[in-house]
Amino acid sequence: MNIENIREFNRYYARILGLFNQRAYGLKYSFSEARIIEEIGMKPGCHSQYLVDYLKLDKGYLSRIISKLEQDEVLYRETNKCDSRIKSLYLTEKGESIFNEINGVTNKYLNHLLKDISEQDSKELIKAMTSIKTIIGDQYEK
Amino acid sequence: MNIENIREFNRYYARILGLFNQRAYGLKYSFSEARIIEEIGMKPGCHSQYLVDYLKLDKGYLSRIISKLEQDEVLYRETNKCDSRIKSLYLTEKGESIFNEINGVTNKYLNHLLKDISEQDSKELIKAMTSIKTIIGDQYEK
DNA sequence: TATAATAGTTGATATAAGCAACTATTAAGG
DNA sequence: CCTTAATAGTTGCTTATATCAACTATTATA
Repeated sequence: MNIENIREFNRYYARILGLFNQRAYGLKYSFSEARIIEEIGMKPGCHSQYLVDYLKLDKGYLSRIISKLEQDEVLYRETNKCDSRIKSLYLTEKGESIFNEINGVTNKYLNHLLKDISEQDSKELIKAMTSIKTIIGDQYEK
Repeated sequence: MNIENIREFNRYYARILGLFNQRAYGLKYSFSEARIIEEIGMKPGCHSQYLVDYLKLDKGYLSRIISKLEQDEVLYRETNKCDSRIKSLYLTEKGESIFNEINGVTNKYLNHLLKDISEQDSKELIKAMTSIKTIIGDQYEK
């Protein structure tokens, strides 16, 4: 197993994602904010605790971001009926449109990045990505 | 071309790299500092401008980090003989050992991450990574 | 030689993040 | 039940990280 190859890939892909995020989130919201919006957009009704675990954010920090996004009317909270400690998170209409905007910018950049890639290669690319996901899987959770 | 697959991979791999960095750099130095140390370790004699371009850091911010690392005796600077504006960057012995330490921690985590992967799969993994690098290439520079 | 461009530094400031103490609520053990 | 422990989230305080713009020194260009 050649670890060095993997590390090189990590450095390489870290740069791609870095550039990616730089452009994708050249919007009104920071990287963490955008990740939160995306995550709630994809998992409506999720809880803060989930975001803390999944995005590895400090719960205090997250709490503040969520308050800010609530004030901005990007999202709203609904207190759980069975357990009033828990609040479910949802995007507002405005939040949805920001979510779409983020998706739009991201897709646009991806299209730009991949515009010269042949049909053949793009199939190969997705195959490779799927392969990595399958092999590494979810072990990294631990 | 299914952009959504790629975006999913990006989210997936962003998490892996995030966790990765979190652990890898649970050392004395921050993520940016570690990236700088790594980069100088791999490209001894490189210039600040290169790091600014390559790592997309603010030149003022970078300047401060470099000063700090110089004070810590992690690196040293050599003024270019032909153009005294330019300073070449090198790791000191201490810097080298930190570089090795970063590599060590990173490798250790990678080994942990991949410990249950078969010989077959690890070959597949590296093939997939190589494939991605080849297909996407260096276009993202632009 | 005057002017523009480049490399890097510095000061001031904003943003992001982390820690620990706190409230409110729910779960669990005797 | 009732006390104690655990959980979800909030808040105050502090530090780390990053950005911007003005600045010096040096080199390239017209």
